[in-house]
Amino acid sequence: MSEIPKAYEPKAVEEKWYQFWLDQKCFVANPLSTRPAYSIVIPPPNVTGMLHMGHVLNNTIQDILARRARMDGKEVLWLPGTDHAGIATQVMVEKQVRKEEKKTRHDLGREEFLKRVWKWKEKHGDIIIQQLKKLGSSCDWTRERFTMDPEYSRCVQKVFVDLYKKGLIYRGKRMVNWCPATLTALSDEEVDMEPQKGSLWYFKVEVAGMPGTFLTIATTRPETIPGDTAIAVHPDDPRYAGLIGKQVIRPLPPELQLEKKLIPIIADDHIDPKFGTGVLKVTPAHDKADFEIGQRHKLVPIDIMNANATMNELAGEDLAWLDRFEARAKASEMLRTMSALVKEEPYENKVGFSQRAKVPIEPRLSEQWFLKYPAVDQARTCVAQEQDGNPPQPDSMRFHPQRWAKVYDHWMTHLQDWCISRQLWWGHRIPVWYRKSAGGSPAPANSQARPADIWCDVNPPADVENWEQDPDVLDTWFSSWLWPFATMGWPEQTDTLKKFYPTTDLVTGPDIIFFWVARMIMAGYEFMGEMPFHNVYFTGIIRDKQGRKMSKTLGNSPDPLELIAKYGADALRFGTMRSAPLGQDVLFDEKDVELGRNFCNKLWNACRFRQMQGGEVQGEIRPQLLTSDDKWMLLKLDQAIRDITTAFEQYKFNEATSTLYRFFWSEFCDWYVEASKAVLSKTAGGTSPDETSQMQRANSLAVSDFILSHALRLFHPFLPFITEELWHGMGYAQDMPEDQGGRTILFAPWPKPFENDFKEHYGLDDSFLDIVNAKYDLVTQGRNLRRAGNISPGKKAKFIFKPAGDIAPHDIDVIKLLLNAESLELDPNYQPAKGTPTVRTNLGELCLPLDGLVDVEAEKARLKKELEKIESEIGKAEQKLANPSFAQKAPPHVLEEHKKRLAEWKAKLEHVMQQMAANGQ
RNA sequence: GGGCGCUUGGCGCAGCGGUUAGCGCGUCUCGUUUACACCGAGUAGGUCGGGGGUUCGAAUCCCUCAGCGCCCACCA
Repeated sequence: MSEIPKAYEPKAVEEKWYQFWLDQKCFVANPLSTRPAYSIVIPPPNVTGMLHMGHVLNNTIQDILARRARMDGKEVLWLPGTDHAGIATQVMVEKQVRKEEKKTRHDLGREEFLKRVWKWKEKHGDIIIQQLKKLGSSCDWTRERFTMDPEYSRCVQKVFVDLYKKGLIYRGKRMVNWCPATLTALSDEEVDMEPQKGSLWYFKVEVAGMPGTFLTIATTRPETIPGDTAIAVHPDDPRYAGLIGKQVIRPLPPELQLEKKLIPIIADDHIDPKFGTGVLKVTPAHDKADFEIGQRHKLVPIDIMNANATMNELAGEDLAWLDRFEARAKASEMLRTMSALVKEEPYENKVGFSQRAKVPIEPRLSEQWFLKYPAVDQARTCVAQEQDGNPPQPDSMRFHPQRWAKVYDHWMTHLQDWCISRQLWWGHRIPVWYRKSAGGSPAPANSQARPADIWCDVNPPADVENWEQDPDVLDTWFSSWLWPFATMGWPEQTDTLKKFYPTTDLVTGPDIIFFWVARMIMAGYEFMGEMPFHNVYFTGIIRDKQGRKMSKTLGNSPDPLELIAKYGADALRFGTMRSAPLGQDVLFDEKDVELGRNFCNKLWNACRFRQMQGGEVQGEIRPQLLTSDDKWMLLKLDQAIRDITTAFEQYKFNEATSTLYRFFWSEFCDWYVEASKAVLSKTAGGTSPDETSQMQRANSLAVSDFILSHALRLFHPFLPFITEELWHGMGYAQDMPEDQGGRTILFAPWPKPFENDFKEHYGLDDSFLDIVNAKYDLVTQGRNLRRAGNISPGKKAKFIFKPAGDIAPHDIDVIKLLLNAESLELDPNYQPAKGTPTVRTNLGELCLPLDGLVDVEAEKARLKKELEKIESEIGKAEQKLANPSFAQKAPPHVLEEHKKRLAEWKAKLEHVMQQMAANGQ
């Protein structure tokens, strides 16, 4: 690194190294490698999506895991790809077609429309991939997959056929969640319940044959009255006991003949007598619960709505063709007009909304394909085993944080069959054909069809001209749930599968635990006979400063690419990780990214400082020349390595970043680098240095190089770009063995905690922590004295030091330097003048004589305050030690610490008392 | 109706049985000293949501209350 700029400039560095890594094929996984495997499959982003903060969090974590594993000697596969995202993509393209050509997809026709979608995909599909690269993601891009790739589609079909033949997939006319906007069925998971303000209408119906006898019914949906096929009460409800079996006259539609309006009064346990009047109108075609009641009582549903949620002619001439909400108002009006309306009260209930289209879904009776989930027991128990502190089983899956296991388990025990067909065009076509009827017209594609008239296979029937393929496509998740193995070449037994399946970690958001994670686990067991991953890390959800979800409409979602341009990718990664505790939502604040940038700059400049000291990389450290600060620093590095290793084991990345931050900034830069200047200054500027000083200088630089080369490696998973730049710039790459990446830091060995031999060789015993801590205590307090004496930090000051014991010359030099002292006179017998600020530490007393400037009153006040604090602490400590139970039950080391602390406070007390006496206080 | 999470200095968070409760931002005061003003030195600011309990010892464990937020659930 010849001339280092003063500030780190990320842009060029990021582009340069990312290209370098790609050129060197650093991210390419070799399935034939003998190294232990480490693998992750990416949660495939929507192919037409744009990178948002959620992706940043998610993929940064995956990248950290992958990079750390690589350095740890693993053969790493991080498998990337994208998802075709059925509804989302189709809606997007439909919108575009409507805007640009004023046409609907039906105007274009299926084939032509799909061409447009593919075109859209070609144009926009690469954007998110490029954005992931900007983040630094070390995916094996040679293996990029798309859920609509031909091979992948083949897997999806094979799985469908397989499950069909096992009898787990069936077709049936059922109640489904129907989206009237996108005109397709949805799974339960695609529906969000949201509170809606509306009304509860009470209306009365007359009992047939009993003029003047009325029943009052409460409903939120009067427009569905024409679809009512019964009135239900609870069997034990005494109010209506005598009426069960009789009929009532349904008020709507009014134009029907009387006998067509008669519907029975039935009894069913589902009815809650306490709700409303205890009488329920049963609309089997438009309510899930009513449908089931209908089934139990063999009621024939009356479907009074069209697919787009307008009413049809069965709703009667007044309501037909009205939108459901208009019809609701109209129906209540009609009831009022015919004096059937008893009352209307405001009411709030929860209504299911289509997650994509944001409109209320309509429960609708329709012919759909359903899946009975496979391998449920295995999928459930492999995670459940980990609950409640049970010891980890070798063949079990861990959720991080664990609480999600409970959520998972609850869902797994209440599984409903999965509606997998969608009335869309963009997606995997259902591999089912129906035999055309004799006339060649479309077959009656319903569940009553004879088996011989249904062909389910990966390949179309031989006489395909006599068959018609099912028009529907599969739910997007029906392809994503195969992701971990379908991306690895399944159903062939590929080398990749053998080496990398099951994958090691999955990193994803808890919002898709049911959509994706649970289903992948079941698919893994069903088709691979094994779990798809060993660990699942659930990230938090990124929110804005006020805790709101990121959303386009709120405009509170920052563009990660802008942040990268402004602060650098490393800064974005570091800032995000530092503020994202395991499993907790993250309130995003740009300040965090700024912090990341500042940190990168600090790292940059610390290296720059080392570089300015000149000389080659110093490999050899001579134990006999190590100063107390050197040893302290090495011990701190060891501790940092240990802490980070633990943090990684627990997936606590925010702890890892905080540890690194503190280690590098506070311990290395603020203390060690500053202290090392005491050594370096002796030999700076060509001042006829003696040989010893030169050796000490070299040794100090060797320690710096040692620390920096370790620090860069520890930082690399978090800050890939800047660490690679510095790794090469500092020359540390040269010391490493040549590898596939041309000495890139990617494959530099991950630092390990020091061995005991190492510690002994360099004399690293923990007593140096105490020595240096005491020294720094002295410096800190000394800096405080400046304040007491009103001497600014830049001004040189004369200190006098009364050492408590032996002290190394080096330590004196450091103290002097860090105090910015003009002189530091050692005088064991010094008697400070009245009012001279002094402090006491374990190393001795430090005085700041202020000739002529002594402010006795100020010093008296300072001492008084000090005394109060000390006395309070001593009081607390003594009370504690005086407690016999404490002495008896507390562990010895705790006891020792308390005693030690008390002794220290007492020594301080004595010192303060002396000072006060000297001041005549 | 069930389940889960959160509540610690002005703000955002760590800490989850044992040092004088930490960190970042912000505040205030100084400051161009051998890297860094994207910086340095220092300062103020907290009885850890309320109450009760367990313990020699609780921010940390238990109970309870309150507030906020999520998820699940066929009360029309």
